[in-house]
Amino acid sequence: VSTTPLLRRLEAIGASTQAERDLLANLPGTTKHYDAHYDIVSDGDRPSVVCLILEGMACRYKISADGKRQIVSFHIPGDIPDIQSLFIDVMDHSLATLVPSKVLAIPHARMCGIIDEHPRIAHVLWRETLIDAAVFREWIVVRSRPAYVRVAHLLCEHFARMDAVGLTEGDTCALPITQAQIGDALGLSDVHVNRTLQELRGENLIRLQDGKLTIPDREGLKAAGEFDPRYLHLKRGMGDTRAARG
Amino acid sequence: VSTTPLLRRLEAIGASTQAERDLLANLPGTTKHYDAHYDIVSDGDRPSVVCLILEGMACRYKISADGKRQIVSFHIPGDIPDIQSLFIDVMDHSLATLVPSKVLAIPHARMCGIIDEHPRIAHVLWRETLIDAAVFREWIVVRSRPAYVRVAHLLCEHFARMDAVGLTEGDTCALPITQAQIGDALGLSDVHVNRTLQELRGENLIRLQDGKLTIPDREGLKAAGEFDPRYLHLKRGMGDTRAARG
DNA sequence: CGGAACTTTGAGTCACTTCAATCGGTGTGG
DNA sequence: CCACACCGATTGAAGTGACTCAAAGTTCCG
Repeated sequence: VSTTPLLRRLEAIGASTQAERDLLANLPGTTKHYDAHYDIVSDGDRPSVVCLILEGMACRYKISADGKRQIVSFHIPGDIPDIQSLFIDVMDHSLATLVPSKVLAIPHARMCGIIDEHPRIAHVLWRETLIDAAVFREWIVVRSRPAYVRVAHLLCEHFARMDAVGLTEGDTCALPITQAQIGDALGLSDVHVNRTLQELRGENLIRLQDGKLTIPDREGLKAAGEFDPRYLHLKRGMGDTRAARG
Repeated sequence: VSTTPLLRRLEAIGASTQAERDLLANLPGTTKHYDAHYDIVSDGDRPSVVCLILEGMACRYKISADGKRQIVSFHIPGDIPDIQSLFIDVMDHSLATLVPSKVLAIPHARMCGIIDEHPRIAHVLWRETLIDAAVFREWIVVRSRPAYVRVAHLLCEHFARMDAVGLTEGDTCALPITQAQIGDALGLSDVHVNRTLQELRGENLIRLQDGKLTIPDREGLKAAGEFDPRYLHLKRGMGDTRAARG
């Protein structure tokens, strides 16, 4: 695994030059390994680097007034979850690993230099932050739907994003999170997430075990989750290129 | 009213040059007047301009699978709600006026030219899109709290944003929306919004009539809404400069 | 083999919903 | 100048999706 996922995003806006590809393939910075459940950046911090996720999985979260942890996004390889720290000095949320993860810490100064000198790279990164916002909007909408839809939608979204960076194998991808974490992300109790997953499993729409998500019936799950991937602004919709298992 | 609110945002990141101020004060484009409840941009459109709101109020919304209109953000003068169309071709949501409004439609080409030639203006605009995302995150969190908190929070946020662009008078600002629209934004039924507003009114935390919001007890409302304005990344917190009425 | 973390099951409760009127203000046409 | 229509705010009552509490079953690990 390398910075390949970022390259795919560059190409999402059109042809890239060799210089641009070289740059993204050899980003300056320090590779770091974090344990699971480690706060890479915390609410209130003033980071001096941004983190490109190379391997593993992370989430952004806030603690609400009643003390509950509210997950606002999940992040997979190729994401730069804290790019906002380039332009906004104080963090208004935290970024934590979900599993042991490898990240590339890129100093702000280096990143700013790249942005200044390569307008098209800046364009790609800006676009990524806008898609980030589009995902938040979708979550706002989906979170007003019933639990069954929310859970199905989350699984569709995760698979689609993993697929977009080449991290799926057939109808399976990694999803190393607990039911309680799904609840934290969807505003549901762990008990209710459990019941909902059982329902989806009973309908043969998903399997979720050992940190692996399998979607035997992709169209069925999309219908269950009222999932329309347009908001992700990928080149192709989820699974459009591959047939689901019969 | 002019492009003044945008100028304030430029200054949020530091000293500005005369050229920058002149540019923002004389943005190229066409001034347009829209009726209330008019779709400026619709889901699926491919806009060729971006809209700077000069007067009035707008909202972004999506229609969820059950046919309900879900408002994902409100916009006030100084906002450019559809700046994402510069970098993402197809709209994944709609933008509509709430009241008769005046907007400046700036062609994409002109806007791109400005961004290319004025890195610091680009910086401000990028920063605004990141704050936009921060507001979405906050909504995700707040929408998992009880109705009472949600409503109070929304009112605090609106007042704080209006205050930041100089559109408040004492403890009052414009908020020309119906209770049903508040419900669409908060994921509550209009009936429940009504009861919640009565509760807040009964506690003398707010008054809301004739499209005007008055907050007699700002600290009380902030407490009720569990409102911490850090996520808005303004220069000053809501009402920090003015004492609440005793 | 004891313990920690996660999943699963059952039962009672509640915040918010839906349905159904009613009330008040405002604009319009006769 | 009034009757009607329309829209938004308000009130009442009944229903329910998801929560909390509580406990037991599983899996993994030292």
